Amino acid sequence: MANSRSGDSMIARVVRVLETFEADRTVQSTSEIGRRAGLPSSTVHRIVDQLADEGLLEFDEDHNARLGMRLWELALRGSTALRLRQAALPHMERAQAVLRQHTQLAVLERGEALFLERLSHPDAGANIARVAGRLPLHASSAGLVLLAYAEADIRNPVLAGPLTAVGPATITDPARLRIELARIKRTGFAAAPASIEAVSTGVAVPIREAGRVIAALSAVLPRESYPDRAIPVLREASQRIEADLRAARS
Amino acid sequence: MANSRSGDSMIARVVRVLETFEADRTVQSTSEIGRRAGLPSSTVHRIVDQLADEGLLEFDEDHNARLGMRLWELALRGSTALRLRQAALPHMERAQAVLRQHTQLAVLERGEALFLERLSHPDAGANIARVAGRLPLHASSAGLVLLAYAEADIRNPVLAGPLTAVGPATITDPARLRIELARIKRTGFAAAPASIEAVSTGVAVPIREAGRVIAALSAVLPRESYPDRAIPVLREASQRIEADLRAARS
DNA sequence: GCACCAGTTCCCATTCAATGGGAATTCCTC
DNA sequence: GAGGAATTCCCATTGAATGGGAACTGGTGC
Repeated sequence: MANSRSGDSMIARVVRVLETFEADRTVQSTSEIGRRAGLPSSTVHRIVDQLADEGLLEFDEDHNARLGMRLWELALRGSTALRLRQAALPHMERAQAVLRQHTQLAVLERGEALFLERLSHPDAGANIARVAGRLPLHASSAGLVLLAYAEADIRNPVLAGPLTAVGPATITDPARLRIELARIKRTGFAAAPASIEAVSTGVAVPIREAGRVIAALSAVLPRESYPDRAIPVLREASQRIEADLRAARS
Repeated sequence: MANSRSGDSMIARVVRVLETFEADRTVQSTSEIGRRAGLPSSTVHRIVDQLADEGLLEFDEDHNARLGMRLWELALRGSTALRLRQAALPHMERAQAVLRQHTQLAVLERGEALFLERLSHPDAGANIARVAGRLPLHASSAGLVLLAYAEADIRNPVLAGPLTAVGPATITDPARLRIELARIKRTGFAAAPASIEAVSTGVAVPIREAGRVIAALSAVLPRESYPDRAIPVLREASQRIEADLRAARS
């Protein structure tokens, strides 16, 4: 049988293979990949070998597979993610030097907040956000900013719920969330105490390019600290990021 | 004709499509991709549409293609590159705070130095190294370190040359390069004045994991500065990175 | 407004890259 | 040595993929 019984395209299968790798699963045997990707053993061995030939996967000395540096290189070098985080990094570092907690950069991706960068002070508290990780839009300050400025066709499905609680103060009532999103648009920032962790407050501001919100810059602070102090720091950083993005496009 | 006349696999074609995106070419029409990838127009339109369906590419409002955030996410989240640069970043920042120039992290990839991270002080001089960019091994301090500790099957083809000059003091004589590599292994660092730019000196040290050199940490300094001052800073950073990598694996 | 050009979309006859079951081999653990 | 899991290999089968070509769309220049 020359082609898949399921009608899959090859590209869809490749994506399913790559999706089996996660932050907590960076190494696995080819057979494990096949089980997770739902592919027959001989098929997955062939696909994984081809991906390794092209450098998209690599084998370690135990013949387990990991994501290849070539994949990293191809995915990064011409990407919007790299452009955004390189424009942002110096300003995030400056903000971080003042705030000395967590400073993060996130974009809206498939109905969630995808974190492009996270800087963390060694003494800062716990933070579940991860680089290349996701969080629900309604349950993080960055996500709330992204949601507030999103097109209706993205915002409405989120508001239609369900809105799952992640922390003790996650907003789970759609009506309250609408009010909060309107407030974010009016004030230009999100402050989300205990949205994820009881002992933390997230604060976020938008980053705009060509009139649209393309990312959110956020800080995660101890609950008892004053977010009012972080907001101007984040705003200034955001404005400088926007200026650098404009300069880079000229 | 069901499959390619050239005998290409689908995966090889996808890689050729992704390879058309570079740091200086982040947006292009599908027809341009096809020309660069050497694919017929109807074929490349189909492949690009499938890649976009999976989020590996995205279209902007002018219907030009760019690398997709989903590709970035899949390539990053379980990758060695992310693990390395996250272990390295705090220590690079500390080194950078002292040196206030460029601080870089590179790995050996396909016979070249691939840069995973670069931190640059606003006042620092020019530097052609780029994140997700490559430099020849013999023509950068990080590359020289990676080459010095590489397996013979990687080192020998480089020494077999040709060794192209990149800057005024790039080593292009294989015999001299062998001597320099031996010196690097003996002293544990590379110092490469004017290897790339006449006004700069590169200094690099190895980063080891499980007894092998997996990356190089480097700094690019003004030519007239004393590299002797940078070496202990880079060494300390490297040792802390190694400690963090060990801790992360326990 | 028309001509021209480039990019995109669509169609479809053709076909070989891809399939996956199954056997054999290898490696590891007990 | 047995058992189990992973890997490698084989190969008859076949439909996802091919790509030429036509039609359509949009932009530019005259």
